[in-house]
Amino acid sequence: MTLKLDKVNRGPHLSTLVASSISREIAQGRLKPGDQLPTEQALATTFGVSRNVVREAIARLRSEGRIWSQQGRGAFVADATNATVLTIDYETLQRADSFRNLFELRGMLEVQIAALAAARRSDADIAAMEEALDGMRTAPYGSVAWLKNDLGFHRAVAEATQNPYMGQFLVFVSERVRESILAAGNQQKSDDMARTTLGEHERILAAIKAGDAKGASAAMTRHLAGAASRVGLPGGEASAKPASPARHSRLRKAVRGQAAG
Amino acid sequence: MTLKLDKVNRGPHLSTLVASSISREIAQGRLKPGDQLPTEQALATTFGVSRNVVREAIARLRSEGRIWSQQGRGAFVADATNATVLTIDYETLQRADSFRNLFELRGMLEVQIAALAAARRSDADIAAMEEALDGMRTAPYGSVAWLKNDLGFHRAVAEATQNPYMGQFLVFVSERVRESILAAGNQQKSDDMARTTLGEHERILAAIKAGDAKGASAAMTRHLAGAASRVGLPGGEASAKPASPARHSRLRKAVRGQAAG
DNA sequence: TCTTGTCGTGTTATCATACAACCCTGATTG
DNA sequence: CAATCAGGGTTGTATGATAACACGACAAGA
Repeated sequence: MTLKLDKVNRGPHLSTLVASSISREIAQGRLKPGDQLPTEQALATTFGVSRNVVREAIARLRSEGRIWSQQGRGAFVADATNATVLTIDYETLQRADSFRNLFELRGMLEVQIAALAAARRSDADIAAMEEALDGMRTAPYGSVAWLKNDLGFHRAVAEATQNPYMGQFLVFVSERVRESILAAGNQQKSDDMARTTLGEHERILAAIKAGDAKGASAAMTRHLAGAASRVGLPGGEASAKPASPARHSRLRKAVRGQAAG
Repeated sequence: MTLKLDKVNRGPHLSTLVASSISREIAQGRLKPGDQLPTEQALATTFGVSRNVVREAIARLRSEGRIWSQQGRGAFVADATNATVLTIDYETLQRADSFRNLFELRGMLEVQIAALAAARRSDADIAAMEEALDGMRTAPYGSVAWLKNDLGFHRAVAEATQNPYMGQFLVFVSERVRESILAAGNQQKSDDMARTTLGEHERILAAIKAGDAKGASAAMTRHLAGAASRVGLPGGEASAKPASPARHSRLRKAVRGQAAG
């Protein structure tokens, strides 16, 4: 088996390059689950690095659950389902369709979370949301402080579900969405957007405060539709239930604007 | 002389122990974002291991986005939002409330995914679901083959959304739920459960096949309620919209049964 | 023939040391 | 005062050695 392993070009860390190279071999199917990797020594020579670097790369892949190794035997490719971490590599983040898909996933989470939050929120949760909203009011639209408080609001909503995983997942997805927006580059802001966005948040908060689950998810749906249009996505589809079965209608190039919250 | 055994508990890999030890320091706030870690040499001596092991641990934490390092300066704790991977450590998985919360998150995803799948499924998606269902029919309830096809069915539904992240997230959460069930240990099966579960799946498939988004999510809700009761959880709350604002009603001990699909 | 024990080889796990690349600081020097 | 340079400290990488473990080969014994 001659794995197509190129010599690594100098970059941030050699171990990172080696790890992603092996990872690519696995992702592209040249290394299937159960296969044994070349020995550390062999990998070291083929990559042109020291065995130490190879070991750091393998330690990383092992922590991700992609491979497992045993002393005296070797390293083997693990089953895909054994992945103990959920990761989205930076390369795919830069594709326009992955942005759209991430945004859709985020919307799905947010709408449901809003409904749960309305049913379970405590007074402390309400206070956290109001604090974040205040922070957004004083910060200029699109600034770091604004984005921070925006994320903080949504996190507070997620934490109001009393289910810690909700916040964990939502923040993770939201951060990927934000990175994806940054990767797309260009942005355009206006004071109008700030007012609109703030109003959307206020309606969400009001519904949650009132314990109105249905209203909260509706307000969140509106907010996400607005956010989608502000970043150049067709709004309706970002909601949980698409009106039309627009099959395979992905790959829109338009990703404009920065503040997507 | 084996005096090193006192410094670190023997485990799978020293680097793993060091990594989780540092990770715990960060999680418990003794190391805050921006703080500088001790030097590799210092960590090596305090842990009683070689610098090489420390480097493997740091390589792992760096890949997870928990810390960042620069040559000539040192290693620093990164912001929590910079985490590039989503991970749920095994310890918290074993707690009963985390199981309940994970199940709720999974339910939220499944119900929405079913609706999307009904709107977007292709013929190939339908074929994949039917194949998985066939596999469940021939395998004994709760067996490895049964669980594999069960997961395969839900994965097929997720892939029918034409959004790869849906499947990625769902499989991740489902695997954690399964691990959590296994951690709880005891299980009880019956042919009755097999028939019931199969019927629930068939109704989901029928709704998706018909393009009935509302029916699909309803069928999935019923399925999840059934699965919840089969593993000893109160069924209704696992659905997306809890009937009552049962605040802080977590920490149920009853986690019985294995096949939760 | 079958079992069992031993040994040798290959591999990973760990250790130890050395050097290169780089950052930071402070003294030197123009 | 500013620029430069030397030095120490830290991470990044290379190299060699040793320990722990897996596995097959092979011979001795029943």
